[in-house]
Amino acid sequence: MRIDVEYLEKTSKQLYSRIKDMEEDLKSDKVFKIWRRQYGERTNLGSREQLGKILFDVLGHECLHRTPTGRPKMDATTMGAIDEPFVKTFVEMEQLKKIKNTFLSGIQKQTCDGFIHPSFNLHTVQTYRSSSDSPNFQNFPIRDRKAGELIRRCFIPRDGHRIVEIDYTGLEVRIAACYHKDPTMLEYIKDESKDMHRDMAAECFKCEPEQVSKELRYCGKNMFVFPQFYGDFYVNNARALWESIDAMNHEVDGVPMKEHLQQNGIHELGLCEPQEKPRPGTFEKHLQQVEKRFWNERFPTYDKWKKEWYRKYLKQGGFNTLTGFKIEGLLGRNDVINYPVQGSAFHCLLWSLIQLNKWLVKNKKRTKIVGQIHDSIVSDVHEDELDEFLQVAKTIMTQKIRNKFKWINVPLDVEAEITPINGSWFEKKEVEIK
DNA sequence: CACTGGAGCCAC
DNA sequence: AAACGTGGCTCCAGTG
Repeated sequence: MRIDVEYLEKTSKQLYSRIKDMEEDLKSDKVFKIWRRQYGERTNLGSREQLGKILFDVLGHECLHRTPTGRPKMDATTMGAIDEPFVKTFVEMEQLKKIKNTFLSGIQKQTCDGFIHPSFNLHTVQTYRSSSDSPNFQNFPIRDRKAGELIRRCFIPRDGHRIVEIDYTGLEVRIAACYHKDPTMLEYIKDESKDMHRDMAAECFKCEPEQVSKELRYCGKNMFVFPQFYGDFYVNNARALWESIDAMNHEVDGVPMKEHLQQNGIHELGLCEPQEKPRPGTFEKHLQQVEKRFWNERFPTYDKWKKEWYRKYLKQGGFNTLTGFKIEGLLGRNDVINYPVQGSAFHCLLWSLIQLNKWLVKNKKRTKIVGQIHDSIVSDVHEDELDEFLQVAKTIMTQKIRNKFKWINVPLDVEAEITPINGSWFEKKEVEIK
């Protein structure tokens, strides 16, 4: 993939001086003086462990969270709760360092004559998914808009081209359905007016589906539905959803969420200790019931499949994926449920990518596929070939694949995003494929 | 100096 | 009974 080398160098320098400035600010802070007195020559502004000692042992802040090995937890969320300007700047500086040292310099090191050539491994991942390295093409920031911009501006198409990204929508959920064939899930997938995440958000927050805002849906999806699919349980769901209420200022028809829940008999989060039985009137108790209904009433066939699939694994010591690969060895319960879905979902993407590439080569197109991110294909597309490329890709990914893999019993769908001609990856915008 | 585990953080 | 799946990369701290 082509790299904007000039932009990369310029941005790297800018970040360097921003980080230097922040370092100077920190060094003139009284907290640093104490740090310095404590550690002398060994003082290291990049050491969270040292900072933890200063905050908790010297300055008397209370350490509320620890890592599994018993050290003070010093991640961004935990530090965010510490009321100390020094810590705030420290966290911001660490974020900038991540962007510069991991992503920008990673790209820089691997750039050769203006292009990166990441490796895409097909033989290293337990689940038969892929991985990528040197640089890792599959984890460039996008959720944090600022970080996403700084980094994705590095990626540009060749002259007269656009970057085109085509994603499968909800691929893993659909492939899971090919395994368990739960009728309610099949309906959710087939009927576009239905929306599982909206419905579950409504249950979690005790409101009507029509009252579910974009933010509530997001939380229902990422703090209940997906964690449940991966094998999480209600205590963690309750904690995450409860935290989101204040963090995101949730409301139902203009009523603050906590007030809304009060009106519906929920007065507190609850202890959230797995040993203890959840008490009535707590959010935790409510989520326990939501979980129970989710598996027993809404998706009982899915639930049965999980139990049966795991039982079979225990008996046979392994299983085959729908794409014909064998998975064996010592696996946990969640692994047994998740591996076949992840692997087969990726194989759908991989098969499509291979067919699309064959078509490009056979027809001597100037367009090239430049990367892949588990359920999406990234290409460098010549302007004259754009429309045809989008249509061929969509046909392969949603139609032809179903002739190849007869076990796919659900419709597949794709979404496409394109950049302006000569525009960077950051500038991608969604387009219709007619 | 090489190596390793822990911790953290980015993506799907 | 158990309790979030898959990766890669960087930095720190400790070891030999």
